[in-house]
Parts: sequence; C-alpha cells; structure tokens
Amino acid sequence: MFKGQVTIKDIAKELGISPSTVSKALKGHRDISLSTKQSVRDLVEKWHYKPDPIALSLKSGLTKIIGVIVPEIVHYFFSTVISGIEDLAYDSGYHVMFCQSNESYEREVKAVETLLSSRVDGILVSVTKVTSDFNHFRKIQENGIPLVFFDRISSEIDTDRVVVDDEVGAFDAVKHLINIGCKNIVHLAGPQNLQIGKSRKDGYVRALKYFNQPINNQNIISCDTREEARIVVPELMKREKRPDGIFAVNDLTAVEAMNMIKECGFKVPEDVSVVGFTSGMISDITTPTLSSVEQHGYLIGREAVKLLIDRIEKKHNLPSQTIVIKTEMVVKGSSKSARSI
Amino acid sequence: MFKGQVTIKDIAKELGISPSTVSKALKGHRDISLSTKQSVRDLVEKWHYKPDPIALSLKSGLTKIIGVIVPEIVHYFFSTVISGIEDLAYDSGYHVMFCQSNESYEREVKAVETLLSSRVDGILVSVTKVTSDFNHFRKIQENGIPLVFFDRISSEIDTDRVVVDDEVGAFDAVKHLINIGCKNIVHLAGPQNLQIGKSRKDGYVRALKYFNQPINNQNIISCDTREEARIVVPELMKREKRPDGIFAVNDLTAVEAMNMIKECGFKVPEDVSVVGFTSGMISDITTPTLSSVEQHGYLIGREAVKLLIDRIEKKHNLPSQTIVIKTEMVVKGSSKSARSI
DNA sequence: TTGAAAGCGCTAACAT
DNA sequence: ATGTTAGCGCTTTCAA
Repeated sequence: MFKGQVTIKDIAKELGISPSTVSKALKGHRDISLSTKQSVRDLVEKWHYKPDPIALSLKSGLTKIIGVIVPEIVHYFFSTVISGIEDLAYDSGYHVMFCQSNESYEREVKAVETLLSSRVDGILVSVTKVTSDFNHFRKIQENGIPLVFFDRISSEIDTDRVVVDDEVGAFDAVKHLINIGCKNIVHLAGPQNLQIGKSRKDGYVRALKYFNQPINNQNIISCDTREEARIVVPELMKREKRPDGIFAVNDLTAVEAMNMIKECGFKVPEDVSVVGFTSGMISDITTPTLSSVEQHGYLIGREAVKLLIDRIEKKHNLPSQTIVIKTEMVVKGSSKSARSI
Repeated sequence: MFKGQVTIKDIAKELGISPSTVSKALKGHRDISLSTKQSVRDLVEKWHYKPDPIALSLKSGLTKIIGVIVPEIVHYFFSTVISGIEDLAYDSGYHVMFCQSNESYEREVKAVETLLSSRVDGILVSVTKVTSDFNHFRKIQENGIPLVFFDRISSEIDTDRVVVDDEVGAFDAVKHLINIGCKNIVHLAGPQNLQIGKSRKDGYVRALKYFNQPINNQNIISCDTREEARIVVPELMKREKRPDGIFAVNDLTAVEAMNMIKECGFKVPEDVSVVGFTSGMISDITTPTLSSVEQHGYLIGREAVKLLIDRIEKKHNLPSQTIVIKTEMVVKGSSKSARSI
C-alpha cells in the first residue's frame, strides 16, 4: 500500500480474499456476491486504488496512447490541430505523445520508430515537406497499427485521412481575387510532391479557367517560405506586367509578400491584393490584416482522432476513408478592393 | 515472432538457449560466452528485436515518460518551450506527454491526476493564471514524483524552477528606449497579481529611476491584450504630452499598439518607439518589425527538462534550485530611432 | 461464490 | 557459462 500505489493485492489481503476476486468484483462480474463487491468498492474508494496502466497494457497489449507526428509545434496551424487532438483524445481516455519532425525526413523516420517502439495504439501524421519515401509509414501498417494522415497526406499510402478541401479553398481564394477585379494573379505555390501544394495550385488553375482568365506558367512560382518570398516577390514587382493579385500557399509567405510589395513602393490592397491560406492569429496582426482561407485546425485534430480511435477500437471495418474539412474564405484588409468590380 | 513483435523468448527458442541467457547477453553480462553473445546479437539484428518498453516499465516501475502541463499550446511562447522540452527529452531517452490546462484551474487539477495515474516519471508545469490553490502540486510531491515549474511558477511550492529574468528584461527594454532618446515612456502593464506582470512593471520603474526620468503613474496602464490596446492607445495619442515610447508587457499588445499609433496618423518608430516582450515569430512579420525582449523559450524548455531528469535519475541531491534564463533585448524596426541621441 | 494458476515480456537472484 | 525461478500488477480460464 505504500511505495506510492495501492495494488489489487493490498485490497485482497486487507479483505482476506484473493486478488482475482477483487479483480472480478471491480469489473462487476456477475458471480461475485453483492456484499463482497460492496466491501471491495468501499476499500478502493478509501485507499484511492487506481489500476496500474502499465500492468493493464502488458496484459492487453494496448497502451491507450496515441502518437502524433507534426512538422513543427511552433506553428499556429499545427498547434490548433494538436489542441483539437488533445482535447478529444483525453475525453476518449487516450493519452497523446508528440514528436516533431522539424520538416526533416530523418527525424520523421526516427519519430515513427520511436512511437512504434513505444507501442502506441495508433499514429497520426502530418508529413514533412521533404518526405518522398514512404516506407516508414508502410512499416506502421505492417505492424498492424492504425494510421491516420491529416492535412499533409501521402497519396501513396492507403489509409484514413483528414484533409482540408485545399482545392476548393484555393478556388475560392482566387475567385475572390477575380471578383474584386484582379486580372493578373500570381500563385506562390508549395512543393508539388505534397498533396496540399498540388491541390492549391489546381484550385488556382481551375478558378482561372472557370472565369476565363489566361493561365500563365510564369505566374505559378514555387515559393512557400518567408525567405523565398523575400527574393521572389521583388522580382515579380519588377515585371513589365505587374501582378495585381497574389494567392500564397500559406500565411507566412503571404505576409512576407505584403511586406515586399510595400518595400517596393506599392500598396496593399490598392496595387496588389494578397490572399493567404491558414487563417490564424497572424492574419489579424499585420497591416493591413490578411485575407486568408481558414482551415479549421482544431476541427481537423478532432476528426483525425475520432477516425483513429474508431480504427483502434475496430468500430467499423470500412475501407480507408477520407474526411474533407470545408475551408472558409475570410476577407480582411489585404484584399478589400475599393476598385469597382 | 509474429503478432507484431519479437520477444526475448523467440530469440531464445531459435537459438536453443534460455530467455535469461538472451537477456544477459544483450546486457553484455561478463559471464556469457562471446560466441553466445554474438549469435544473440546477430539474431536480434536480423529479427529487429526491440525490448518492450511496457514490460520494462512494469519491472522497473519507471515509464521513461515526462508529463507536461501548459496553459495553452496555441501560444508562440509555450510552443517554443515545448519544442525545447521535446528535443532534449527525446535525446535523453524520454517521451513526453502533454496536457493543456487552458488556463482553467479544474483542468489543471485533472491534468495532474491524469499524469499521476499514467505513472509518469516526472512532471513539468507552467501554472494557469487563475490557480491559487496548490494542493494538486503537493500531491505530486507526496507521490515522490519530481516536479519542475517553468515560467509561471508558484512560490508556495518548494521545488525546482526555471524562470525568465523578467525584471531585468523590462529594465533593458526601457533602458533601450531611453538610450534612443525617449523622454515619455508609457508601460502597458500586465495583471499585477501575476509575477510576470509585477516584475516587468518593476523593471520599467527601476529603469526610469536609474536614468533619472520622472515616474508618472499615468504612464503605467493596465493593458495586456489586443482588445485593450485598441481602446487605450488611441487615448494615449490624444494626450497633450504624447508618449514617445511604449513598452508593452507582451508582443501582441505591442503590435496592436503599433497599429493604433499608425491609425492615429503617427509613425513608428519616428514618432513613437515600441518595444514588446517575448520576441517571437510575430515580431518579424509586422511592419515595422517589432523590437522585443527575447525570452528564449526553447532554452527554458531544455533547462527545465534537464533539471527534471537530473532529479528523476537522482544525479544530485541538492535543495530546490531556481534557474534564471537571461533575456535579451532584440532591437528591430519599431525602435531604431534615427533621431540623434 | 470464490480461489489457484498461468501468463503478458523482461530481469535478477539463485541454482547448476 | 547457462538455466531455473520468481515476480512486477493485472486478468482470465479452470477448478473447487
């Protein structure tokens, strides 16, 4: 009873019964007498007995722990997702173990090994930007551990997914730019080996087509970091045919694009309208505030956990499913055009 | 060998030796023959044997898991701390389990219970703004689990701590403003019931005294959110004696102050210099970039984990220690005064 | 209605 | 140099 924790043996000894009887009593087994059950419950209450999760795990082979791999915790979007994961996981009786891949393939592989060797019951992953070999994810599946991808998925692995409707979000963003009068919209695109990079570009292209604007390959530029924007955007502003709208694959890039535009002596949104992706706190603190496509990270986290727990507890046996979270175009200062439409 | 994982038994059976021999061989026990050791190692390699951490935990009573309780993950400062915690913990062979208290006392208490019942080896906590009863922390100590506070500490609990030197950070910030020529510096202050709110104000006051500037109570204004700044700062700018410097208790407030100053038709830093606290990503994306006091969250995380692991592994038996992380005044665009000094 | 025994994977004291 | 045994805390047949 000391050494920190009360065990089932302590209870049994005190009550003069066997450990197995205590165990059954606790589980409400039918063939334990009511009086025994009651005295066990009383003592459990009094001594604050809590079953040891480690012993439970050893028996059941389950840890009630969910592993999560994200590129970076220090990232508003991911921290909202994590927040959602955490909340629902705890409510469902699971714990959460985090690993950051720091956008490094090697660290991602290591994180997978770490989580597997920790015997987590399931794994949630948002893939790094640079991952192009997916064998470490296959290993998860070969071990029979449920795997759910969220946001940054790999299309090479057949598994459950929670994604944002990137294509539609991008379409809406570009549609908005067109609606406010932009005629020469540049897309600062993400890596095309990532689904989100591809989808957002596809949405951009589809919107242009839909509204009969010409598609110019010069207007699709690989640029998804602040550092790149710092180089790319000033180039853009020197073009003979200056862009009047920029749709960036993420908010940080969009913000830096705004800053560069201003540094080049132009105004946002008067000269160039800018729209980002992943509306977060950032979009509120810039001047002007940044129009952006809201991704509902918290919800993504919750849905991903729900899917994962369903798999772990085998609540269904459906083929892999993909849940699509709707995006929402949030118009703020960087694109509220005063120009006539 | 199937069912996912190879066990020591599988190895033993294959080699026709006993499990305990395998165990000893793996540990490099002196009285196992070299040839046996070699064949064990070979098979371990071939079959990818990994010891089951759960069985290890059951034996040792240790889980190699560290519990962390933070107010909010969605918070740049905390996410940097977590990042530091994560990195060092993993390098030291520990896993990390997170709980958010969401600034709620009840959730904090629940988080403590959760972590204790998970049998974590140690706990790191940054206390919520509202916690005034500390018995749940005492329970951690009574269970013999090492406890380390970081950033938001409780002075009622005798334990290891890692804190930021808020007072000196604030002093440096105000000193900087004075150095660049500010004569009328306003402090947008945090809640005075929180240690950080008080310390930062104290640093402000001390700096003014030290440089023989008058201390005006009108210049210390309770304002630590963007919403408040939106109301307070325009008032300030209407004063007969306009402030020429603002030292805000956090970056978000500082950023909104900048925005308000600009909205009132003044320039940053030409008319008013602004300095924040907790230099983060935010400070880079505003225009102008925000001068701020860097808190080194990542380092705080690492130091806290180091302290905790030392306690867990009983590397020393010193009385409770407090590590103070130095802050650093980072001068950026919002205070680079062109004025002569 | 209750208890004894085995076993989850691993280790360590104690044989051989 | 290697094997046997017991036990960490719990559950679950199976026997009483």
